[in-house]
Amino acid sequence: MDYQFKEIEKKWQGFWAQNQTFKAEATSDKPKFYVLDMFPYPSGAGLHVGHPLGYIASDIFSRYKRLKGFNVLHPMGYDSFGLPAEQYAIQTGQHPAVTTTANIATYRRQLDQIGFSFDWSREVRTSEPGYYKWTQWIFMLLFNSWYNLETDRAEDITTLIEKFNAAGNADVKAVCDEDVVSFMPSDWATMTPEEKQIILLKYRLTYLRESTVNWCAALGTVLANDEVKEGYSERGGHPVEQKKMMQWSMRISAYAERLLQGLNTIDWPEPVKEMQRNWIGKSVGASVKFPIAENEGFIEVFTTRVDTIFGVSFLVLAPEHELVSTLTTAAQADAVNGYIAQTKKKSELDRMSDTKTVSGAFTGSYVLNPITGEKVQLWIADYVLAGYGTGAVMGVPSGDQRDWLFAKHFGLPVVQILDSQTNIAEQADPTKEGKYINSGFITGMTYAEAIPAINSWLEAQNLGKAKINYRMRDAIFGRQRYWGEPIPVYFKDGLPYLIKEEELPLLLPEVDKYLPTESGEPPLGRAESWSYEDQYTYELSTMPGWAGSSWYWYRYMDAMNPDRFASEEAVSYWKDVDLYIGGSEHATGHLLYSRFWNKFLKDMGYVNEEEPFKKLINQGMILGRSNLVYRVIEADGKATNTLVSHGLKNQYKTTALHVDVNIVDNEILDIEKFKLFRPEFADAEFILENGHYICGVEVEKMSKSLYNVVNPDVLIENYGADTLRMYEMFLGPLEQSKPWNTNGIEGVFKFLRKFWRLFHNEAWEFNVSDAEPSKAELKTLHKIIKKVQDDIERFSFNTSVSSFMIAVNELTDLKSNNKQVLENLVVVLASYAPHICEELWQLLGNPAGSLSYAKYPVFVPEYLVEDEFSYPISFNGKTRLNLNISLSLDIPAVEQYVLADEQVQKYLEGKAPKKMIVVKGRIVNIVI
RNA sequence: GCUCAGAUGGUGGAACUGGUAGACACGCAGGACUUAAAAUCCUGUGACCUUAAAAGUCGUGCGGGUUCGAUUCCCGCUCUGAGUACCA
Repeated sequence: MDYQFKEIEKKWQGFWAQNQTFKAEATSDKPKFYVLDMFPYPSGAGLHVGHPLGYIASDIFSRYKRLKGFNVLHPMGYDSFGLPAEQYAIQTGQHPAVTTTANIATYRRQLDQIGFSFDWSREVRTSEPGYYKWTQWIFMLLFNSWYNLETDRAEDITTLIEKFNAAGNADVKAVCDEDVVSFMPSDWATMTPEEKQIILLKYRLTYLRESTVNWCAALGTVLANDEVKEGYSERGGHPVEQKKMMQWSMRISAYAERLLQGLNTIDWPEPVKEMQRNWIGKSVGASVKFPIAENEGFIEVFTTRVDTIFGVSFLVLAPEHELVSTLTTAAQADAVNGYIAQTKKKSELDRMSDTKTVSGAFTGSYVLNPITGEKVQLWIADYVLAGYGTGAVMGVPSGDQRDWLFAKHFGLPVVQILDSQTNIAEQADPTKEGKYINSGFITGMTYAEAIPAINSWLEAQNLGKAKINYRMRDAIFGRQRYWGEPIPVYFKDGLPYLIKEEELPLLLPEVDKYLPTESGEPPLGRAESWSYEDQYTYELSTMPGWAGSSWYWYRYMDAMNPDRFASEEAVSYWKDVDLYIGGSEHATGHLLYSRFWNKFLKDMGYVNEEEPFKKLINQGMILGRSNLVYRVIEADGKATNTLVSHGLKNQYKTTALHVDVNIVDNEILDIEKFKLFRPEFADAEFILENGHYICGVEVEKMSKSLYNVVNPDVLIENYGADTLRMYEMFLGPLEQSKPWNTNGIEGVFKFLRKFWRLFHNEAWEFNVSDAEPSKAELKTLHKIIKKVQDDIERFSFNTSVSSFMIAVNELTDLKSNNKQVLENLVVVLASYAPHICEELWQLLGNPAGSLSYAKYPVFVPEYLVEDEFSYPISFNGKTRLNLNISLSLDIPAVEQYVLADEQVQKYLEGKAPKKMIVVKGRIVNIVI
């Protein structure tokens, strides 16, 4: 029979489902291997051709690892809480759970027909109570924990209470809020439970904090920075304002150093690691207190160049700094208030684009240089950010270009501090070279000497100390939305308390509408008779999108467990994810939060690995490839009913229109289908070239509105899943972004037919030979065995596809139908094109389905050994001819053989070669 | 501005450790089969020059360098894409 992909694929997909072929074993003598895909948000649009790219790669890898004898865990699930379902619910009144379930069904159908080897018995959905029970449980664990800097790990809150009982909080080294006041054990003993709770909240790893958020009144929710565009919400275009709100936060900053150090232990793409390093933003420096001249107070400054403190000629506060109002003198009040007002008016965008203009205002107050006692002016300026460091900066114009510009603009002094600084009249020189001048007790020292000298001096005077600063802020953990995990907290007298563990999961209540209440409370405020013990109000915000995805890889290990997020046995068997594939857009969000929760769970003894994802691969984005037609415009700007082919469009004035890529083949427009697609052009005139209408091409993102979405269902219908899988890989390196172009898919389809034909005779009857394989056949086979295993292990899937084509071409040329060779080839190809291989495997006489757990053939190098090599002979690096020379000849013998050749003599033109390079089995180069 | 990634035929791409640049595939051209078309098969296909054939010159974004030999290593530049945004 000819290659009937539809029947074959249906048959084997049914077989795998029925026999649970890909169910991972809970325990096994085999080594474990955990292959994970970033699970999708099930959107209403379904999958387009770009989504499965990473899944195909991970599936090939999983199938390959099974053939290599591993117990493979390869699960899939859905990140099913999210804003789009909620938006849709607001518009239609349909419960998000209903639309989500329907969307998941579509995803499942689409995934199934691609032939993935997922273990569906472990499927997770973050919006199911059985799953989010454990997300809530982790939240409770965080609430009941604090970060002990002495042990450098999170601990149960009871160990903190013990410390308070024994010695108060003075000696406690913990990550906590900045405003904790110190107390004695006797104070602690006399506190009310409420007072104790207030203090403990300042230490808990999840805590309430007043934060400035992007509040969108129309949506009734808080938006992330990237959901806000120029002061309006990206979705809907509603105005967004800055608002202070009490919000749940996660003390991720406690883990900053460990998150940074851990990057050195994992095999991730360097750009992702770099992004995380920037996000964490560690800077080593010192914190310095500048006494205020007018009162007893201090202004604290963070600096990475404490060695330049003798060059300080002014101090700058952020306009939002809390001391600005008290330190502004009456004479300067107008200037300062005017400047603050002006800063507020500037949009985020203005402040960003306008980095060259120098602006600021003098407060009228002075501070004292803590070392020299010199009086320097105190300014405010918007180049200092309230949110970073202490919101105050010491101005050293000779060493910092921004300070230099500021000083020049406002006529403040520029003091040279290093003898190696040059040209400071023109610009700042940030050098660390040379010796200090004009610098008090560090004059004459080098940079390396000065830093510790100043730090110890400051510390002795209690005016500062060495400090490490991180840019990373604690993560806000509440959203004013409906479709997310409820936070398992209730309020009593304004203080938050956890519900009891046995009361989990706290179910998402039903509401009449998915909108905020009239009083501006989140949608959960609409739930009727929803209170804790019928009297206390629950927390009304829900968890953010990243909550459910920050631990889901553990749930897959033991997805059905009702008593624990995953059993201890499962966690210690599967350990961590060996290979994680997903998009780089999650570089600083999901991947950072997941590492944080993983480290926390390890501290608390629930998991065993410090890092969750050993190896990470980012698949590139598949871009859309749009097709355009060109409508002729008359001189007066009126659109005509004439369309001109791409090659002739420069002879006319035209506008481009997007046309559905599915009615274009190799840029040739199907005019009849086009007339149906755009009925207004039913009578249009087409100006053709060579009898065809040729469309223009543009690469942009894949989107319905650009008519460039290619649906995998259509390709599977026409060519089958095996062709789709191989073609997606054939497109290019996995990690590279590339436009989708269906044009080449025929080549892959032809390859599979050609492969099928190797097993069949002219009449399409199955026909293989039991003969001993020839040397040539074995060579082809072992070449591909080696090539594919090398390629898969370095994630170079595209090159394997070419090699398969070469192998099948070679066997076709050899007219080979050797059973032994073909059976091995089936196993090698099985990870890429599993359906056709299962079918052929069975036709070869093997038990149905046993291919998935067959043995990957062993590569035997001897079959590739050649006794001759066709040496390229080059002269001065230019190849002129090839000579077949025995590989048994040693280098001098090769030289002799080459020089004796008639053609070589011709190129030498009688001259003696100056030099001869012979690389055995590679090349001969003659220098003349 | 800074950081990172990339640039190879008409197109997607290959060349893994410095060793025959353009594998494989698409497209295109020509041919076979066919009443015809589709499908299939065969041949050719980087550019230039020349040709009956052969040979030759150039060629991996641009300019230099190292080397017997560079798509590959080094220096400088251009362009494209991604991330980031006054970080003290």
